[in-house]
Amino acid sequence: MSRQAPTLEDVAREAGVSRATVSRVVNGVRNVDPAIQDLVRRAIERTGYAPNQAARQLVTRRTTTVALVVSGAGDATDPDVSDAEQNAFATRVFADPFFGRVVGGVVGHLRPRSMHPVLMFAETPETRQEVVAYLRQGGADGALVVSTHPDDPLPALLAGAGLPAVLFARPGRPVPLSHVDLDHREGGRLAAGHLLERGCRRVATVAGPLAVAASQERLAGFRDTLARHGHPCVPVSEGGFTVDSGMVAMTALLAEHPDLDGLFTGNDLMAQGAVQVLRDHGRRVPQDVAVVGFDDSSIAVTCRPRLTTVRQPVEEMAATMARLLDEHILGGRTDPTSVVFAPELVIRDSA
Amino acid sequence: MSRQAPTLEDVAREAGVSRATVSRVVNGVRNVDPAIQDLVRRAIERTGYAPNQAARQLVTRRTTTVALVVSGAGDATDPDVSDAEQNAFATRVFADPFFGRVVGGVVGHLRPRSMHPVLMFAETPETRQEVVAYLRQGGADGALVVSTHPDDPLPALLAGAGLPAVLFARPGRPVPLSHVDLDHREGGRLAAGHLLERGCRRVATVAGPLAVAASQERLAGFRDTLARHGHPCVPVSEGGFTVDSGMVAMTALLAEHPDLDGLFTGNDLMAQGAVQVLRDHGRRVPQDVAVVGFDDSSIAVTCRPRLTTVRQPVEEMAATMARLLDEHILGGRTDPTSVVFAPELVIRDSA
DNA sequence: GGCGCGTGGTAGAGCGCTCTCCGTCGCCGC
DNA sequence: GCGGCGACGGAGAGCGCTCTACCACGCGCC
Repeated sequence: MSRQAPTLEDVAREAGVSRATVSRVVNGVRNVDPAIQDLVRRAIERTGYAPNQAARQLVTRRTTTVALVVSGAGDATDPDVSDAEQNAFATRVFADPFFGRVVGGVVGHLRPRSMHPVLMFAETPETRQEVVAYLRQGGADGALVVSTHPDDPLPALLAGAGLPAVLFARPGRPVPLSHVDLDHREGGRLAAGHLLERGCRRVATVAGPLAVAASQERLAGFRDTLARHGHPCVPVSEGGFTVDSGMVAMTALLAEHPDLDGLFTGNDLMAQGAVQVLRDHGRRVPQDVAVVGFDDSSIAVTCRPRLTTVRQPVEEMAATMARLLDEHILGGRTDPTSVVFAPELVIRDSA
Repeated sequence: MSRQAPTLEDVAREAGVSRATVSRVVNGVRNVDPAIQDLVRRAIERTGYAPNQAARQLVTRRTTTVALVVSGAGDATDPDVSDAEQNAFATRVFADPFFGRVVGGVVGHLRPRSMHPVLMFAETPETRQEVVAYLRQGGADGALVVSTHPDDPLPALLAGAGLPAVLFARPGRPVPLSHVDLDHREGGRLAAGHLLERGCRRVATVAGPLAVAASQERLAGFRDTLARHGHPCVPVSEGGFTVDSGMVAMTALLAEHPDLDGLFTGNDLMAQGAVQVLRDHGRRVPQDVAVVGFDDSSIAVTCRPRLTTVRQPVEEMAATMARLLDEHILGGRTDPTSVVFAPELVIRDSA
């Protein structure tokens, strides 16, 4: 910007009215004579005026942004690791298409309201403090938090500071914040039901990290239905939601139960890993082993065979999360709510 | 926030000094008596003071954010499509691990400077205007732009408005903005060299969208080296940087050249698709057909066989992009610069 | 014809911070 | 012992906006 940006004052002078009148026109409110209205509008056009956000924020005490924070539970204070680590954390997080969907859903809600997400990553005590500080300083009106770990201390920090925040998934320890979630247990049931219906009799599962509530729920639902149909014991191997971990877990599972004919995995990434291992061991999917994933992420349709999976409506959930935050910020809603979504079985080629 | 947030004034009163002194301490500058310094610091502690960003921005004319915008070239003004479309755009964009790496690199530079990226998507004229407006209003100090299309009009818009911006990749039409880029041609050469060295004699390529300069360069480099070694003609099939498009392109290629023994793809995603098609047609990789991808994205190591690929140091490039923007904002650098990175061949199992 | 009232506009007080002066004080040199 | 200088702290003027008064009309009414 070469010359000084035009201010409300300049426009007012140009239009021959007062600052307040211009402000009214800009904010599209109340009784302003139509003739004056477009007199002003023309002046705005001519001067190329753009309202200064900082000034507006200062008086309205509202920004046009919310923080979208992905947080882990790290407590390493090692300053050496931190930078490269943090950097890698962001990269790693977005390696799962899941987060892209969250962003998509959030933006879907925010954009029509002319709001924008500020991306933040918090996996060390310092970065967590940064998030809190940022909000307290009025950098954003509230936070949308996606935790990658059940022991994430951030939600409690936020709640303690009285900052508006909404979580994706129920927090590990109860915290007075709204959140959206999926009925994971039902998802597990759906997977089990489908495998059983297909005629699988020796099923196993590569579960997500069991410390994560969602993983446990999925597993519980899976076991639940299986038990109900005469399969009290289910081999379980724990993975870490990544392709690699899925491979490791599958390898272990296969070593102990070479005859399995049905598999449920905690997410699609691990399903992909499992399928690879299965193939490497000469098993055909779905003929020899049927595989059901979880999430219905983009890779479910791009990998081969295309994954039968339990769909999680992530975009919709994320949009709802943004909506809840909005309601909190606008003051309409004061006490924590939770919205739980229903999973859906998507049948493709792997089972 | 229940009660009114404490202001500089409150802290000053608490500490028994003037507002200015507190400000100095907060901003950690100049000659303030150490005794007074921690008198103030204690008062800050006691009151729980957090500086108001809006007020600070108003006077310094600097925010603590930059816009990170992913932009397409859409010109559809159809209001119906727009919302869901835009939403999907975001999701789609992040389905490629590439963008996650960009985010990681950007955050890596920004965070140590206590700055944050505001995520924006622009693929319609309106959303592009929103980006420009946002910056003109002082919502962010500058923009980091990643275009998905060579005809993206955003860079020109930004440059025209005199807004600080740095691009990832050279723009389709010349625009007076700094950018970072890769020596794509050299990347293509690297791939060709490796395939040749392996003994491949009938090589083909699944190129990225040829409208994209990077794709053309990669192809040119690839052809270049091949021609130099007695292979003047190379079968080319054009893809769209997605797994699916890679499959389609590979299928076409295979139909016309069933005897090919070497393949270079425009990115790793397409390589993955190609490998699947190759396998479906009974070709072993790398024994029957050697495949070289591009990017070295996270999927290169998670798929099977692990991909031999041309590495693009995306994180580093993104960090540099952020650094250049910083320099422009701070005023140190006024004329457009470009920083070009060198690709690197990463040999794994697919070739 | 004066009163009240609704309409459409202006004036001006901040919002919380930074930063440029400017005043004060202690200390050194001649 | 006095002038001057450096180190430090305070006063106060904005930054550009919103929003609450408040005022000037013209109208219908009794």
